[in-house]
Amino acid sequence: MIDIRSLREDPDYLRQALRTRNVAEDVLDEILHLDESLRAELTRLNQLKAERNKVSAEVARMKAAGQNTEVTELLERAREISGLVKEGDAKIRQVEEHLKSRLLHIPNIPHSSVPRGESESDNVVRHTWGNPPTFDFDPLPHWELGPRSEMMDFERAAKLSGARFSILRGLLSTLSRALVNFMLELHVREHAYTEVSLPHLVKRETMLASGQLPKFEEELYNTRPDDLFLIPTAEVPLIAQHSDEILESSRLPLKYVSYTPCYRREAGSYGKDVRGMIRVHQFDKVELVWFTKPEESEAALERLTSDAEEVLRRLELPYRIVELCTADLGFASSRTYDLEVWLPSYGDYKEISSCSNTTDFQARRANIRYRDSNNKPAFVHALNGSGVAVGRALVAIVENFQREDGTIRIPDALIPFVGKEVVG
RNA sequence: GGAGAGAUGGCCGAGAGGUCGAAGGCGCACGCCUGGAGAGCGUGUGACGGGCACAACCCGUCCGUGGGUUCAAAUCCCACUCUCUCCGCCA
Repeated sequence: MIDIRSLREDPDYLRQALRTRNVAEDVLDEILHLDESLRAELTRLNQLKAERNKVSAEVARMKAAGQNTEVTELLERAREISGLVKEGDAKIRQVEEHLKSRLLHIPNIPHSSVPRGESESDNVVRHTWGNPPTFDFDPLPHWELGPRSEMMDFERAAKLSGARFSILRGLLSTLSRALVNFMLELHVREHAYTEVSLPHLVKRETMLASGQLPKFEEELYNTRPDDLFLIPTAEVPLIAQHSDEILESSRLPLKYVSYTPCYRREAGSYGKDVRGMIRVHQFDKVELVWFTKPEESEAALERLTSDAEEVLRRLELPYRIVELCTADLGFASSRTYDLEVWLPSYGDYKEISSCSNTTDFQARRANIRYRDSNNKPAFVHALNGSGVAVGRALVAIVENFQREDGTIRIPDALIPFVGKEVVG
Protein backbone atom coordinates (compact mmCIF):
# COMPACT_ATOMS: atom_id res chain seq x y z
CA MET A 1 0.00 0.00 0.00
CA ILE A 2 1.26 3.44 -0.79
CA ASP A 3 1.45 6.10 1.88
CA ILE A 4 -1.58 8.36 1.69
CA ARG A 5 0.46 11.19 3.15
CA SER A 6 3.05 11.11 0.39
CA LEU A 7 0.21 11.31 -2.10
CA ARG A 8 -1.33 14.21 -0.22
CA GLU A 9 1.95 16.09 0.02
CA ASP A 10 3.21 15.61 -3.51
CA PRO A 11 0.35 14.44 -5.73
CA ASP A 12 2.09 15.50 -8.93
CA TYR A 13 5.10 13.31 -8.29
CA LEU A 14 2.94 10.27 -7.58
CA ARG A 15 0.72 11.00 -10.52
CA GLN A 16 3.71 11.09 -12.77
CA ALA A 17 5.39 8.06 -11.20
CA LEU A 18 2.29 5.91 -11.35
CA ARG A 19 1.45 6.96 -14.89
CA THR A 20 4.42 4.86 -15.95
CA ARG A 21 2.68 1.90 -14.36
CA ASN A 22 -0.58 2.56 -16.13
CA VAL A 23 -2.55 3.65 -13.10
CA ALA A 24 -5.54 5.69 -14.18
CA GLU A 25 -5.12 9.23 -12.91
CA ASP A 26 -8.74 9.68 -12.03
CA VAL A 27 -8.32 6.98 -9.37
CA LEU A 28 -5.65 9.11 -7.72
CA ASP A 29 -7.91 12.13 -7.94
CA GLU A 30 -10.72 10.17 -6.38
CA ILE A 31 -8.42 9.08 -3.56
CA LEU A 32 -7.30 12.66 -2.95
CA HIS A 33 -10.87 13.81 -2.88
CA LEU A 34 -11.93 11.08 -0.47
CA ASP A 35 -8.98 11.84 1.76
CA GLU A 36 -9.85 15.51 1.86
CA SER A 37 -13.47 14.99 2.75
CA LEU A 38 -12.49 12.39 5.31
CA ARG A 39 -10.19 14.81 7.08
CA ALA A 40 -12.75 17.60 7.04
CA GLU A 41 -15.38 15.32 8.54
CA LEU A 42 -12.87 13.98 11.05
CA THR A 43 -12.06 17.47 12.32
CA ARG A 44 -15.74 18.27 12.72
CA LEU A 45 -16.45 15.00 14.48
CA ASN A 46 -13.47 15.34 16.79
CA GLN A 47 -14.76 18.67 18.05
CA LEU A 48 -18.13 17.09 18.67
CA LYS A 49 -16.54 14.24 20.59
CA ALA A 50 -14.50 16.66 22.65
CA GLU A 51 -17.72 18.38 23.68
CA ARG A 52 -19.39 15.09 24.50
CA ASN A 53 -16.46 14.12 26.69
CA LYS A 54 -16.62 17.43 28.50
CA VAL A 55 -20.31 17.12 29.18
CA SER A 56 -19.89 13.56 30.41
CA ALA A 57 -17.22 14.65 32.83
CA GLU A 58 -19.51 17.40 34.03
CA VAL A 59 -22.28 14.87 34.64
CA ALA A 60 -19.95 12.76 36.70
CA ARG A 61 -18.86 15.73 38.77
CA MET A 62 -22.45 16.89 39.45
CA LYS A 63 -23.59 13.45 40.40
CA ALA A 64 -20.73 13.17 42.83
CA ALA A 65 -21.75 16.52 44.28
CA GLY A 66 -25.36 15.41 44.56
CA GLN A 67 -26.75 18.11 42.23
CA ASN A 68 -29.40 15.85 40.80
CA THR A 69 -31.82 18.42 39.39
CA GLU A 70 -29.16 20.21 37.33
CA VAL A 71 -27.99 16.91 35.99
CA THR A 72 -31.32 16.16 34.36
CA GLU A 73 -30.99 19.20 32.10
CA LEU A 74 -27.46 18.38 31.19
CA LEU A 75 -28.35 14.83 30.28
CA GLU A 76 -30.72 16.04 27.62
CA ARG A 77 -27.94 17.98 25.93
CA ALA A 78 -25.62 15.00 26.29
CA ARG A 79 -28.11 12.68 24.64
CA GLU A 80 -28.35 15.05 21.70
CA ILE A 81 -24.60 15.25 21.15
CA SER A 82 -24.27 11.52 21.52
CA GLY A 83 -26.72 10.99 18.68
CA LEU A 84 -24.77 13.32 16.41
CA VAL A 85 -21.53 11.52 17.22
CA LYS A 86 -23.06 8.21 16.30
CA GLU A 87 -24.15 9.53 12.93
CA GLY A 88 -20.74 11.05 12.29
CA ASP A 89 -18.96 7.82 13.16
CA ALA A 90 -21.03 5.85 10.71
CA LYS A 91 -20.29 8.34 7.94
CA ILE A 92 -16.56 8.33 8.63
CA ARG A 93 -16.41 4.58 8.58
CA GLN A 94 -18.05 4.50 5.20
CA VAL A 95 -15.65 6.98 3.64
CA GLU A 96 -12.70 5.25 5.24
CA GLU A 97 -13.64 1.89 3.79
CA HIS A 98 -14.12 3.40 0.38
CA LEU A 99 -10.73 5.07 0.56
CA LYS A 100 -8.97 1.94 1.78
CA SER A 101 -10.41 -0.21 -0.97
CA ARG A 102 -9.15 2.26 -3.57
CA LEU A 103 -5.74 2.45 -1.96
CA LEU A 104 -5.34 -1.34 -1.91
CA HIS A 105 -5.51 -1.39 -5.70
CA ILE A 106 -2.67 1.08 -6.23
CA PRO A 107 0.69 -0.55 -7.05
CA ASN A 108 4.02 0.44 -5.50
CA ILE A 109 5.92 3.47 -6.74
CA PRO A 110 8.85 2.63 -9.03
CA HIS A 111 12.32 3.58 -7.81
CA SER A 112 13.53 6.65 -9.68
CA SER A 113 16.25 4.67 -11.43
CA VAL A 114 13.85 2.13 -12.96
CA PRO A 115 13.85 2.40 -16.75
CA ARG A 116 10.66 3.81 -18.23
CA GLY A 117 8.91 1.48 -20.60
CA GLU A 118 5.71 0.49 -22.32
CA SER A 119 6.11 -3.27 -22.25
CA GLU A 120 8.50 -6.06 -21.34
CA SER A 121 10.45 -5.33 -24.52
CA ASP A 122 11.71 -2.22 -22.76
CA ASN A 123 13.40 -4.22 -20.02
CA VAL A 124 17.14 -3.67 -19.85
CA VAL A 125 19.78 -6.43 -19.88
CA ARG A 126 22.28 -5.59 -17.15
CA HIS A 127 24.68 -8.49 -17.26
CA THR A 128 25.26 -11.81 -19.00
CA TRP A 129 27.14 -14.80 -17.57
CA GLY A 130 28.36 -17.92 -19.39
CA ASN A 131 27.74 -18.93 -22.95
CA PRO A 132 24.86 -20.86 -24.44
CA PRO A 133 26.06 -24.40 -25.22
CA THR A 134 26.70 -25.59 -28.75
CA PHE A 135 25.68 -29.08 -29.78
CA ASP A 136 27.06 -31.31 -32.52
CA PHE A 137 23.71 -33.08 -32.64
CA ASP A 138 20.11 -31.85 -32.54
CA PRO A 139 19.28 -31.14 -28.91
CA LEU A 140 15.78 -32.01 -27.79
CA PRO A 141 13.41 -29.85 -25.81
CA HIS A 142 12.81 -31.26 -22.33
CA TRP A 143 9.21 -32.13 -23.15
CA GLU A 144 10.50 -34.62 -25.74
CA LEU A 145 13.65 -35.80 -24.02
CA GLY A 146 12.03 -36.35 -20.63
CA PRO A 147 9.08 -38.52 -21.65
CA ARG A 148 11.34 -40.87 -23.68
CA SER A 149 12.56 -42.43 -20.47
CA GLU A 150 9.26 -41.96 -18.62
CA MET A 151 11.22 -39.89 -16.09
CA MET A 152 9.06 -36.96 -17.13
CA ASP A 153 5.41 -37.77 -17.67
CA PHE A 154 2.84 -35.23 -18.81
CA GLU A 155 0.17 -37.64 -20.01
CA ARG A 156 -0.35 -39.30 -16.69
CA ALA A 157 -0.17 -35.93 -14.94
CA ALA A 158 -3.01 -34.77 -17.18
CA LYS A 159 -4.95 -37.89 -16.27
CA LEU A 160 -4.71 -36.94 -12.63
CA SER A 161 -5.12 -33.21 -12.73
CA GLY A 162 -5.57 -31.87 -16.24
CA ALA A 163 -3.34 -29.62 -18.28
CA ARG A 164 -0.25 -27.93 -16.91
CA PHE A 165 0.82 -30.51 -14.39
CA SER A 166 3.88 -32.74 -14.44
CA ILE A 167 5.15 -35.98 -12.98
CA LEU A 168 8.84 -36.67 -12.32
CA ARG A 169 9.96 -40.23 -11.84
CA GLY A 170 13.18 -41.96 -10.90
CA LEU A 171 16.39 -39.98 -11.21
CA LEU A 172 14.67 -36.82 -12.43
CA SER A 173 12.64 -36.81 -9.24
CA THR A 174 15.91 -37.32 -7.37
CA LEU A 175 17.42 -34.47 -9.34
CA SER A 176 14.57 -32.19 -8.30
CA ARG A 177 15.07 -33.07 -4.65
CA ALA A 178 18.83 -32.64 -5.05
CA LEU A 179 18.30 -29.15 -6.44
CA VAL A 180 16.19 -28.19 -3.45
CA ASN A 181 18.80 -29.49 -1.04
CA PHE A 182 21.65 -27.88 -2.92
CA MET A 183 19.95 -24.48 -2.90
CA LEU A 184 18.93 -24.66 0.75
CA GLU A 185 22.42 -25.72 1.81
CA LEU A 186 24.02 -22.92 -0.17
CA HIS A 187 21.79 -20.21 1.25
CA VAL A 188 21.81 -21.49 4.81
CA ARG A 189 25.51 -22.35 5.12
CA GLU A 190 27.18 -19.82 2.89
CA HIS A 191 24.73 -16.93 2.66
CA ALA A 192 23.52 -17.03 6.29
CA TYR A 193 19.80 -17.38 5.69
CA THR A 194 17.46 -18.89 8.27
CA GLU A 195 15.56 -21.84 6.85
CA VAL A 196 11.81 -21.83 7.42
CA SER A 197 9.13 -24.48 6.87
CA LEU A 198 5.78 -22.87 6.32
CA PRO A 199 2.04 -23.42 5.94
CA HIS A 200 1.02 -23.73 2.30
CA LEU A 201 -2.58 -22.82 3.02
CA VAL A 202 -3.20 -19.31 4.26
CA LYS A 203 -6.06 -17.03 5.23
CA ARG A 204 -7.52 -14.32 3.06
CA GLU A 205 -5.95 -11.54 5.13
CA THR A 206 -2.53 -13.14 4.72
CA MET A 207 -2.85 -12.76 0.97
CA LEU A 208 -3.81 -9.14 1.50
CA ALA A 209 -0.58 -8.42 3.35
CA SER A 210 1.76 -9.39 0.54
CA GLY A 211 -0.41 -7.84 -2.14
CA GLN A 212 -1.94 -10.86 -3.92
CA LEU A 213 -5.40 -9.79 -2.78
CA PRO A 214 -7.73 -8.08 -3.39
CA LYS A 215 -6.53 -7.51 -6.94
CA PHE A 216 -5.36 -10.91 -8.14
CA GLU A 217 -7.84 -13.40 -6.73
CA GLU A 218 -8.33 -15.12 -10.09
CA GLU A 219 -4.66 -16.14 -9.99
CA LEU A 220 -5.10 -18.12 -6.78
CA TYR A 221 -6.45 -21.49 -5.77
CA ASN A 222 -9.00 -21.20 -3.01
CA THR A 223 -10.29 -24.07 -0.88
CA ARG A 224 -13.76 -24.73 0.41
CA PRO A 225 -15.28 -24.59 2.89
CA ASP A 226 -12.61 -22.78 4.89
CA ASP A 227 -11.70 -20.06 2.42
CA LEU A 228 -8.00 -20.87 2.69
CA PHE A 229 -5.74 -20.10 -0.26
CA LEU A 230 -2.89 -22.19 -1.63
CA ILE A 231 0.25 -20.09 -1.68
CA PRO A 232 1.48 -18.97 -5.12
CA THR A 233 4.93 -18.42 -3.59
CA ALA A 234 6.58 -18.81 -0.17
CA GLU A 235 6.92 -15.05 -0.18
CA VAL A 236 3.32 -14.83 1.03
CA PRO A 237 3.74 -16.61 4.38
CA LEU A 238 7.35 -15.43 4.76
CA ILE A 239 6.20 -11.83 4.67
CA ALA A 240 3.02 -12.22 6.66
CA GLN A 241 4.60 -14.25 9.47
CA HIS A 242 5.73 -10.93 10.99
CA SER A 243 2.53 -8.96 10.43
CA ASP A 244 1.58 -6.62 13.27
CA GLU A 245 5.03 -6.97 14.82
CA ILE A 246 7.70 -4.51 15.78
CA LEU A 247 10.95 -6.24 14.84
CA GLU A 248 14.02 -5.92 17.03
CA SER A 249 16.21 -3.37 15.24
CA SER A 250 19.42 -5.02 16.32
CA ARG A 251 18.37 -8.23 14.58
CA LEU A 252 17.83 -6.62 11.19
CA PRO A 253 18.26 -7.56 8.46
CA LEU A 254 16.27 -10.76 8.82
CA LYS A 255 17.09 -13.21 6.02
CA TYR A 256 14.81 -16.16 5.38
CA VAL A 257 14.97 -19.02 2.91
CA SER A 258 12.11 -21.42 2.39
CA TYR A 259 11.37 -24.28 0.06
CA THR A 260 7.71 -24.77 -0.85
CA PRO A 261 5.54 -25.87 -3.70
CA CYS A 262 3.78 -22.96 -5.43
CA TYR A 263 0.26 -23.08 -6.81
CA ARG A 264 -0.88 -20.77 -9.57
CA ARG A 265 -4.00 -20.82 -11.69
CA GLU A 266 -2.24 -19.13 -14.60
CA ALA A 267 -5.50 -17.52 -15.64
CA GLY A 268 -5.01 -15.54 -18.79
CA SER A 269 -1.87 -17.33 -19.88
CA TYR A 270 -3.62 -19.58 -22.40
CA GLY A 271 -1.34 -20.37 -25.26
CA LYS A 272 1.76 -19.26 -23.35
CA ASP A 273 4.45 -21.89 -22.68
CA VAL A 274 1.95 -24.67 -23.26
CA ARG A 275 4.48 -27.45 -23.57
CA GLY A 276 6.56 -29.08 -20.89
CA MET A 277 7.01 -27.95 -17.33
CA ILE A 278 7.94 -24.32 -17.84
CA ARG A 279 4.54 -23.00 -16.87
CA VAL A 280 2.58 -25.37 -14.64
CA HIS A 281 -0.03 -25.00 -11.93
CA GLN A 282 2.24 -26.50 -9.29
CA PHE A 283 5.98 -26.11 -9.06
CA ASP A 284 8.70 -26.12 -6.42
CA LYS A 285 10.63 -23.03 -5.51
CA VAL A 286 13.26 -21.93 -3.03
CA GLU A 287 12.42 -18.42 -1.96
CA LEU A 288 14.51 -15.71 -0.30
CA VAL A 289 13.03 -12.92 1.80
CA TRP A 290 14.74 -10.06 3.62
CA PHE A 291 13.43 -7.52 6.12
CA THR A 292 15.71 -4.49 6.34
CA LYS A 293 15.91 -0.95 7.59
CA PRO A 294 14.77 1.45 4.87
CA GLU A 295 18.23 2.87 4.26
CA GLU A 296 19.64 -0.61 3.68
CA SER A 297 17.14 -2.03 1.22
CA GLU A 298 18.82 -0.91 -1.98
CA ALA A 299 22.08 -2.60 -1.11
CA ALA A 300 20.10 -5.59 0.08
CA LEU A 301 18.51 -6.03 -3.33
CA GLU A 302 21.96 -6.28 -4.92
CA ARG A 303 23.02 -8.79 -2.29
CA LEU A 304 19.88 -10.89 -2.60
CA THR A 305 20.17 -10.94 -6.37
CA SER A 306 23.76 -12.07 -6.22
CA ASP A 307 22.77 -14.83 -3.77
CA ALA A 308 20.30 -16.09 -6.37
CA GLU A 309 22.89 -15.74 -9.14
CA GLU A 310 25.30 -17.88 -7.20
CA VAL A 311 22.90 -20.81 -7.61
CA LEU A 312 23.06 -20.57 -11.39
CA ARG A 313 26.84 -20.12 -11.43
CA ARG A 314 27.43 -23.22 -9.37
CA LEU A 315 25.07 -25.11 -11.63
CA GLU A 316 27.10 -23.83 -14.60
CA LEU A 317 23.94 -22.51 -16.24
CA PRO A 318 24.28 -19.57 -18.64
CA TYR A 319 22.08 -16.67 -17.57
CA ARG A 320 21.56 -12.96 -17.75
CA ILE A 321 20.20 -10.30 -15.44
CA VAL A 322 17.43 -8.09 -16.71
CA GLU A 323 16.12 -5.02 -14.97
CA LEU A 324 12.39 -4.70 -15.41
CA CYS A 325 11.01 -1.47 -16.80
CA THR A 326 8.16 0.40 -15.16
CA ALA A 327 5.49 -1.35 -17.22
CA ASP A 328 6.71 -4.83 -16.29
CA LEU A 329 7.18 -4.36 -12.53
CA GLY A 330 5.16 -6.58 -10.21
CA PHE A 331 2.35 -4.97 -8.22
CA ALA A 332 4.25 -4.71 -4.93
CA SER A 333 7.69 -4.00 -6.36
CA SER A 334 9.58 -0.73 -6.65
CA ARG A 335 12.49 -2.31 -8.46
CA THR A 336 13.06 -5.79 -9.87
CA TYR A 337 15.89 -7.81 -11.35
CA ASP A 338 14.92 -10.94 -13.24
CA LEU A 339 17.41 -13.75 -13.65
CA GLU A 340 16.93 -15.49 -16.97
CA VAL A 341 18.47 -18.85 -17.76
CA TRP A 342 19.37 -20.08 -21.21
CA LEU A 343 16.97 -22.68 -22.60
CA PRO A 344 17.99 -24.38 -25.87
CA SER A 345 14.36 -25.32 -26.59
CA TYR A 346 13.39 -21.67 -26.60
CA GLY A 347 16.64 -20.51 -28.18
CA ASP A 348 16.37 -17.74 -25.64
CA TYR A 349 16.71 -16.78 -21.99
CA LYS A 350 13.77 -17.57 -19.73
CA GLU A 351 12.92 -16.19 -16.29
CA ILE A 352 14.08 -18.42 -13.45
CA SER A 353 14.17 -15.89 -10.63
CA SER A 354 12.68 -12.50 -9.88
CA CYS A 355 14.27 -10.35 -7.17
CA SER A 356 12.34 -7.34 -5.90
CA ASN A 357 12.57 -4.55 -3.42
CA THR A 358 9.02 -3.85 -2.25
CA THR A 359 10.25 -1.02 0.01
CA ASP A 360 7.57 -0.32 2.63
CA PHE A 361 4.69 -1.39 0.40
CA GLN A 362 4.16 -4.85 1.86
CA ALA A 363 5.31 -3.74 5.31
CA ARG A 364 2.58 -1.12 5.40
CA ARG A 365 -0.08 -3.63 4.35
CA ALA A 366 1.15 -6.19 6.85
CA ASN A 367 2.00 -3.58 9.50
CA ILE A 368 5.59 -4.74 10.03
CA ARG A 369 7.74 -2.18 11.80
CA TYR A 370 11.02 -1.66 13.64
CA ARG A 371 12.27 1.14 15.88
CA ASP A 372 14.27 3.79 14.06
CA SER A 373 17.15 5.84 15.49
CA ASN A 374 14.64 7.99 17.39
CA ASN A 375 13.18 4.83 18.87
CA LYS A 376 9.98 5.50 16.93
CA PRO A 377 8.14 2.70 15.14
CA ALA A 378 8.63 2.89 11.37
CA PHE A 379 7.91 0.49 8.55
CA VAL A 380 10.66 -1.91 7.52
CA HIS A 381 11.50 -2.64 3.92
CA ALA A 382 10.78 -6.11 2.56
CA LEU A 383 12.54 -7.84 -0.32
CA ASN A 384 11.96 -11.14 -2.02
CA GLY A 385 13.52 -13.24 -4.71
CA SER A 386 13.54 -16.77 -6.01
CA GLY A 387 16.67 -18.60 -5.17
CA VAL A 388 15.64 -20.20 -7.59
CA ALA A 389 12.64 -21.85 -9.27
CA VAL A 390 13.33 -25.58 -8.98
CA GLY A 391 11.31 -26.83 -11.95
CA ARG A 392 12.87 -24.41 -14.36
CA ALA A 393 16.34 -25.13 -13.00
CA LEU A 394 15.72 -28.80 -13.65
CA VAL A 395 14.58 -28.07 -17.18
CA ALA A 396 17.67 -25.93 -17.75
CA ILE A 397 19.95 -28.75 -16.62
CA VAL A 398 18.17 -31.32 -18.73
CA GLU A 399 18.30 -29.19 -21.84
CA ASN A 400 21.72 -27.58 -21.51
CA PHE A 401 23.59 -30.66 -20.34
CA GLN A 402 21.92 -33.30 -22.52
CA ARG A 403 24.14 -35.56 -24.58
CA GLU A 404 23.62 -37.28 -27.87
CA ASP A 405 22.68 -40.59 -26.21
CA GLY A 406 19.90 -38.86 -24.28
CA THR A 407 21.72 -38.89 -20.96
CA ILE A 408 22.24 -35.77 -18.88
CA ARG A 409 25.46 -34.57 -17.31
CA ILE A 410 25.10 -33.50 -13.70
CA PRO A 411 27.07 -30.34 -12.83
CA ASP A 412 29.87 -30.89 -10.29
CA ALA A 413 28.21 -28.89 -7.53
CA LEU A 414 25.18 -31.14 -7.69
CA ILE A 415 26.87 -34.53 -7.83
CA PRO A 416 27.05 -34.97 -4.04
CA PHE A 417 23.32 -34.29 -3.86
CA VAL A 418 22.29 -36.55 -6.74
CA GLY A 419 24.81 -39.29 -6.04
CA LYS A 420 25.51 -39.69 -9.76
CA GLU A 421 27.48 -37.92 -12.46
CA VAL A 422 25.05 -38.75 -15.20
CA VAL A 423 21.31 -39.21 -15.35
CA GLY A 424 19.41 -41.05 -18.02
C1' G B 1 -16.73 -33.02 16.47
C1' G B 2 -17.83 -32.47 22.34
C1' A B 3 -16.55 -29.74 27.15
C1' G B 4 -14.08 -25.75 29.45
C1' A B 5 -10.62 -21.35 29.95
C1' G B 6 -8.77 -17.07 27.94
C1' A B 7 -7.48 -12.58 24.48
C1' U B 8 -5.11 -5.64 28.17
C1' G B 9 0.97 -1.48 26.16
C1' G B 10 7.75 -3.95 23.23
C1' C B 11 6.91 -8.31 27.01
C1' C B 12 4.50 -10.20 31.69
C1' G B 13 0.37 -8.79 34.43
C1' A B 14 -3.55 -5.81 37.66
C1' G B 15 -8.12 -3.67 36.75
C1' A B 16 -15.33 -5.46 37.39
C1' G B 17 -19.62 1.66 34.50
C1' G B 18 -17.13 7.84 35.48
C1' U B 19 -10.85 11.58 37.35
C1' C B 20 -8.11 4.60 33.44
C1' G B 21 -4.07 5.33 28.33
C1' A B 22 -4.81 2.09 32.06
C1' A B 23 -1.36 -0.09 38.85
C1' G B 24 3.02 -3.15 39.39
C1' G B 25 7.05 -5.65 37.20
C1' C B 26 10.39 -6.63 33.02
C1' G B 27 12.61 -4.27 28.99
C1' C B 28 14.41 0.28 26.99
C1' A B 29 16.55 5.55 27.37
C1' C B 30 19.07 9.11 30.26
C1' G B 31 21.50 10.36 34.87
C1' C B 32 24.01 9.10 39.63
C1' C B 33 27.41 5.58 41.56
C1' U B 34 32.23 2.79 39.46
C1' G B 35 39.11 2.64 37.34
C1' G B 36 35.58 -0.02 33.94
C1' A B 37 31.40 -3.31 33.86
C1' G B 38 27.54 -5.34 36.87
C1' A B 39 24.46 -4.63 40.93
C1' G B 40 22.04 -0.59 43.25
C1' C B 41 19.55 4.25 43.15
C1' G B 42 16.83 8.28 40.51
C1' U B 43 14.07 10.12 36.29
C1' G B 44 11.61 9.13 31.96
C1' U B 45 9.26 5.80 28.51
C1' G B 46 2.38 3.33 24.25
C1' A B 47 0.40 3.33 19.34
C1' C B 48 -2.48 5.48 15.57
C1' G B 49 -5.08 9.63 13.33
C1' G B 50 -6.39 15.01 12.80
C1' G B 51 -4.93 20.30 13.53
C1' C B 52 0.16 22.15 12.82
C1' A B 53 6.23 23.38 10.38
C1' C B 54 6.11 15.20 10.45
C1' A B 55 8.69 20.96 16.86
C1' A B 56 5.96 22.47 21.12
C1' C B 57 1.10 22.15 22.09
C1' C B 58 -4.17 20.91 21.41
C1' C B 59 -8.01 17.36 20.06
C1' G B 60 -9.68 12.47 18.96
C1' U B 61 -9.33 7.07 18.82
C1' C B 62 -7.44 2.50 20.64
C1' C B 63 -7.70 -2.90 26.30
C1' G B 64 -8.90 -9.69 20.09
C1' U B 65 -12.82 -8.05 15.92
C1' G B 66 -17.72 -6.15 14.90
C1' G B 67 -22.36 -4.55 16.85
C1' G B 68 -25.53 -3.04 21.16
C1' U B 69 -26.99 -0.71 26.08
C1' U B 70 -25.59 4.17 28.50
C1' C B 71 -24.79 11.09 29.13
C1' A B 72 -20.35 7.86 29.93
C1' A B 73 -17.70 0.98 28.49
C1' A B 74 -11.19 -2.34 29.28
C1' U B 75 -15.34 -3.02 32.63
C1' C B 76 -22.50 -4.77 31.09
C1' C B 77 -25.12 -7.51 26.63
C1' C B 78 -24.87 -10.07 21.66
C1' A B 79 -22.20 -12.15 17.51
C1' C B 80 -17.66 -13.52 15.42
C1' U B 81 -12.34 -14.69 15.22
C1' C B 82 -8.17 -16.61 17.38
C1' U B 83 -5.31 -19.12 21.32
C1' C B 84 -4.89 -22.74 25.25
C1' U B 85 -6.54 -27.29 28.18
C1' C B 86 -9.28 -31.96 28.33
C1' C B 87 -12.13 -35.85 25.51
C1' G B 88 -12.94 -38.18 20.63
C1' C B 89 -10.70 -39.04 15.76
C1' C B 90 -6.12 -39.12 13.16
C1' A B 91 -0.71 -38.65 9.53
